[in-house]
Parts: sequence; structure tokens; C-alpha cells
Amino acid sequence: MANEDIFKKIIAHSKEYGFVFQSSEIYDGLSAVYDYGQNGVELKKNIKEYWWKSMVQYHENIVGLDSAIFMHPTTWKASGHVDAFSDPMIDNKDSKKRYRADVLVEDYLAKIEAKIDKEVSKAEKRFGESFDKDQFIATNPRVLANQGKIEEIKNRLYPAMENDDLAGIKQLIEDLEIACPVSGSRNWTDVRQFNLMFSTQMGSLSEDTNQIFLRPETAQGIFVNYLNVQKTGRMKIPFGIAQIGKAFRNEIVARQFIFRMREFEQMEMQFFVKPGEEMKWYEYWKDARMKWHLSLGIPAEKYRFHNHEKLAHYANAAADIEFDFPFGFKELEGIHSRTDFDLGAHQEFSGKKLQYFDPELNESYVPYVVETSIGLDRTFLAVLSHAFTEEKLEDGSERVVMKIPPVLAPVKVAILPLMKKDGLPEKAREIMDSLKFDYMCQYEEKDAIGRRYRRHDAIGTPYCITVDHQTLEDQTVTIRERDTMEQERISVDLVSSVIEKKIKGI
RNA sequence: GCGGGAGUAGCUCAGUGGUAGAGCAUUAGCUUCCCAAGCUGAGGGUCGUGGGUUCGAACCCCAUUUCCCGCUCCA
Repeated sequence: MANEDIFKKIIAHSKEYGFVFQSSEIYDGLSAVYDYGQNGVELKKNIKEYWWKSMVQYHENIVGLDSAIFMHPTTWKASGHVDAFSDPMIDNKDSKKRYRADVLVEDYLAKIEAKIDKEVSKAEKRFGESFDKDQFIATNPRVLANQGKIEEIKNRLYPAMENDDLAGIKQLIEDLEIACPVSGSRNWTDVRQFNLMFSTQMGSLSEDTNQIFLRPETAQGIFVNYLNVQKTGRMKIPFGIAQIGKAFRNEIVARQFIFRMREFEQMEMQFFVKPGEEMKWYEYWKDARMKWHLSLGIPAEKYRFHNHEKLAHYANAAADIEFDFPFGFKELEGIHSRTDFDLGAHQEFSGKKLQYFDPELNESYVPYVVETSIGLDRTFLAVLSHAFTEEKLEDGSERVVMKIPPVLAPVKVAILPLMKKDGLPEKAREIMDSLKFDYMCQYEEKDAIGRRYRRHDAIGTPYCITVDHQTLEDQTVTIRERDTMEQERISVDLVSSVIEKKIKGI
């Protein structure tokens, strides 16, 4: 497929031009871990800055935080990650399909429930208006038998899940004679546990009570600091706390370049609101976040919302902003209404009150939370894959140009003497020195001017300043625009302000 | 984890058992007044890793690892 080819080209281009390298490449690499190179780190830093400014600097009621990756182990019990982040998996040996073992059983339960529903609606038709549904369910022998079956299965499944009784879950699947939906076979492997949280030890290795986890999301660092920030910052609801930081997930299968990595970076903002107002703010942030994406100049048709049908354990509403990656529409950012689940859980597990005294209502409550959580690496990949362009020029030659929004471009300006003699390099250096405090600049004198332009097209430098003989006479330079390749001649004195205007204009 | 494909210079790749190559890139110089120009030199590879077969392996066999695709999973 053409898109796959483009994706391959983007990956190759990323390496060739110093955006992304595979981690530990000289040791054959490490699966699903990547390093950002000299240009990648600039792009990533610029994305962070663009987000941070739009959230923290622009909103008076949002402040920042940088919490530690290590957190007290109880944090993850309260958040639900200890239970929910370890899934029992089972493979069918014939179809080679993998399933979550508990989901297989849940699906089986759903089938029985469907049977009951069918029984009820059949009876409903037969008896018409005089039909008493509750009465029927309470007395019909077939319904009762099925309900008993459901009870019995639940009584085996849930304790087994609770106690990590993997053999018990396997036995349950075998006893129920659950077959693979694809192959119809009952030839199952053992049930295995995959814990999605990385763990390590803190302090003495001999004690077994000091296992700690690398955070699987940054949100909890915000929740446990909610009162610290609220009190010391004298924050009034509604207010938000924003954070950019690394998180770690031991994904079973990590794929698609930097889209799903085991170590990744999130940009999150938790917005604390009055209970009952969460849907208003949920809609507000859905809208605000989409506008942020569009402000980068990437066309609207590259984005879409995906509203969650099945909600996570903490949410009462959730939507993803999806981006049209070369491998299809995939999640880029999540906007979740998390209710008071997190603060409530931390309150319960810690025994500390995490309430807010609302002076308007003259009462205390646990705030509700609306979260915006965007993958930094995914945004990086979105920008990169949209920017990557192969163009055929009028003279028949081809060029590869990264049409990165100027505000995000790794290098803002290249300063190029047309020739490396006659004092042109010295003049170019002078201009470079006047710009490099404000902008990421690069000076280049090697190779023909056209080649240097193309090199900067390839890393997405939006502007090239060229110093020629006329510069020495009248103090003007040419400024070349990346996307149009057009040049205009401007006074040296105006270079800095022209570039500033262009970059801020996006 | 299963199935398929791939791994040779920084990049793209050629090389079917007999002295490791090309183009681009890098680098030194010459030439060149605006879009990957030309000329002359130079550097760079234990052919992903480990083992086996062979007089001899980049090439054949086994294992392993990484990447890509599909399945699966994704709070």
C-alpha cells in the first residue's frame, strides 16, 4: 500500500536527518524504545513549549507541575492500575488468536443474558399488555436456571481474578466449553498474566515490601498534589494543573515506530470543577483541544473525534481526538471526564481529606476532574507524517521537504554565504551572531547553494538567509521561504523582525 | 505471543560458495554569482549476533536478536 511506503520513508527520513534513532542501536536495539536525535529533540521541545504556553501561560487558572516518576505503591492501588493493568491472557493454539481470558468468560455471560432477554421478549409478545416482566423473571424456570448459571460463573470468575488464580480461570473456560470464535476450537494455552506496569526496587533489595512502579500515566502525580497546589497557589475552582512527563507501559506488543513505545511522554492537564458542571467543561475542553490541533495549520480532515462507548473505570464521558496517521486514524489525545474517582480513591486510601471548600456554596466537596491527555511522541509523529512531502519541481527534479509549522521547526533560520570567499562567510557569521540568541540558527558554507537549500528543506527549516555580493554593497540579504521556494530581498536590519513575524504567524 | 517479509558503508541498495561493490552522503582541494552542477584525491564495512556444514560462507543449515506488515492488545 502507498501509505505503508510513505510510512517507511518517514521512518527512514527520521533516522537519516537526525530526528529519531532506535535506542541502543549498536547493541541491536531495544524493542519499542527510541531516542530523539539533534533535530528530533528540537521539534519535541518546541511541541512541548507550544502546548505549555497554550495551557499554562495562556490560562490564568492553570498552573504547572513536575512530579516524580516514582510514586508511593499505594498510589497505583488507589488509581486502579494494580488491578486493571494486569490482564490474564489466553491463546487459542489453532487460530493463533489471543484473548483476554476474563473477556472470553464475560462474552459467555453476555450470551446467557441474551438468552434471558429473548425469553422475556417472547413472553411479552405472547401475554401482551397484561405481561408482568418482574413477575415473569422471578418465576420462569428457564430464566431462573440461566440466572443461576450466571451467578455461579460470576462466583468463580471474580474471586479467581481477585486472587490471580490463573489456573482457576483456565479451568472455568474449559468447564464452560468456551470455544474460540474464529476457529471454533477449544485448544487453549494456559492463562498468563501480563502486567503493564514496570516495577523496580527502591532501597535495600533484600526486603520484599519495597517494590515500586514506574508510573504508567502522569495523571496520578497531579492528583496526589492537588491539595498542595490548590492551597499554596490559592487556586479557586475551576482550575487546572498541567504536567509534561514520561510514563512507562510494558505493552504486550509495541509497534508502529514511536506511536506505541514502552517509554513515552504525555502532556496532561487535569481540570478540577464543581460536581455537576463536569459535562460543561468536558465539552469546553473537547472544543479547546481540537482548536489547538488546528492552530498548527494541519487540515481539519486529518482529525476526528471518537467518542468512547465503553468507558474506563474512572470516567463518565470520554472522547479521543484521532489523527489520520499513515497507518490510519489513531488516538492522539484523550479528553476524559474522570468524575471524583481519582481524588475519591486517594482520599479513601490515604485517609487524608482531598476536599475543596467552595466559598460560594459555603460547603466542601471532592472536585470532579476533566482531563486532557495528549501523547507527545504521537503529536511528534503526527507533525512529522503530515510534514513529509515529496515534490516534483518544474525543472523535473524532485525534493523532499518537511513542511513543519515554522513555530515547531527544529532550525528556524539557516544563514548561508553564497560563496565561501570574498568576505561573504564573515558577513554571514555576523548575521548569524545577531540572530542566534533568539532563534535556533544554522550556518553552512559547504556545497552549492541549491544543495544547502535542499538539505534545509529536508529538516524543515522554514527560512534561509543568503548572503551574496550585493549584501556587502547595500546591506541586504535574500530570505527564502521553504514551502514556496520564493525569495525576497530585505535589509539586514529587518531580518530578525521579519522572521519573528513569520514564525508567529504560523 | 503467532504468521509473513527484511537486516551488506551514514542512507538507498547490488552482490547464489572463491580477494566485499555502486550511487548518494562525509572529508580535503579546484571550479562555480541562487535551488541536490563538474573535476581530482581521501576516509569509512569482522556483511545484525552466535553456532554448524565446507579446503573456503555475505551466500547453505540451525538458533537468536531487531525492524516492518497482519492478527491480538491498548485506562
